[in-house]
Amino acid sequence: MRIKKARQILRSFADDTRLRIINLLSKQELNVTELHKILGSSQSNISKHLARLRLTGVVGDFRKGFNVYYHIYEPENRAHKKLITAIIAGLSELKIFKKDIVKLNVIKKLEKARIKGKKRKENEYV
Amino acid sequence: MRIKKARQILRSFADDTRLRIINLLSKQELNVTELHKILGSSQSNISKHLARLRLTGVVGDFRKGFNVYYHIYEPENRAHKKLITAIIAGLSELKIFKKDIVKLNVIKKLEKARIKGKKRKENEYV
DNA sequence: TAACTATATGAGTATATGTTCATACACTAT
DNA sequence: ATAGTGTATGAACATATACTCATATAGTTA
Repeated sequence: MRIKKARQILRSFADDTRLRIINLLSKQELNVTELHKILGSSQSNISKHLARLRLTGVVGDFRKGFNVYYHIYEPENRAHKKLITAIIAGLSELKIFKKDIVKLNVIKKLEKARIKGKKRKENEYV
Repeated sequence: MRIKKARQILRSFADDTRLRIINLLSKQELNVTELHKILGSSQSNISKHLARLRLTGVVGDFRKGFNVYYHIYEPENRAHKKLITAIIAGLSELKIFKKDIVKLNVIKKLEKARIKGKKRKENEYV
């Protein structure tokens, strides 16, 4: 591995917002709006952090309907993967992470409720 | 662990010069001049990077005669130690690291030769 | 004490970074 | 096609960073 790549990866992790994004994505894939709601920061800001993580190869993305979903990317390069995995493993027990996971669950529940409501509404027309 | 501390530790690693310092110190303790000679950067710059690593708790230092020696510090906090150890483990196979180790050995040999020469010179007065 | 060696630090500069605001772009649904 | 939803990006700003040069400080040796 080149030192430049190692530095880029480490820099990717060296920010509160990105650390929290990485933690959340290590649990499950999420779209920009969900991350925006959980983290409280502006949509613009979240999007830029995601772009940076994507360019570094830490996360990948794909579109699903309206939304762009992000997930932790598995690098082909063995050394890159090793470094990323090692850092994530070393980051356990961050207190704020637990709070974010709680928020994540709240958001997901609200989404489910919203979808159910929509379906009921749609059914009214049947 | 607090996210601030995690960020500080990760930032400490997110720089080429500091990465190389950490790699060298993970092999053996070294003083400022030795690091300065191996890495080629200015003494002032090396000293500042070491100060930063010291403040973050990644390295420790002690004086021995003329010199201040630095070494990888073992943090008391288990989570801190886990993170630092994980990153160092993940950083294996960095190409430039091997070159630095070669330089390290050269410097150490030159030091030994210099000391021998000094002793011989001193003996001439006997 | 004075000269010397090793290390640390302040000033100054160029560059990078994180953030917000506004707006452009991509896609969907009516 | 047009309105609406979700995402990305450019401009602007404040702050942080890495570096060099010069100088101060700490400790050693003659």
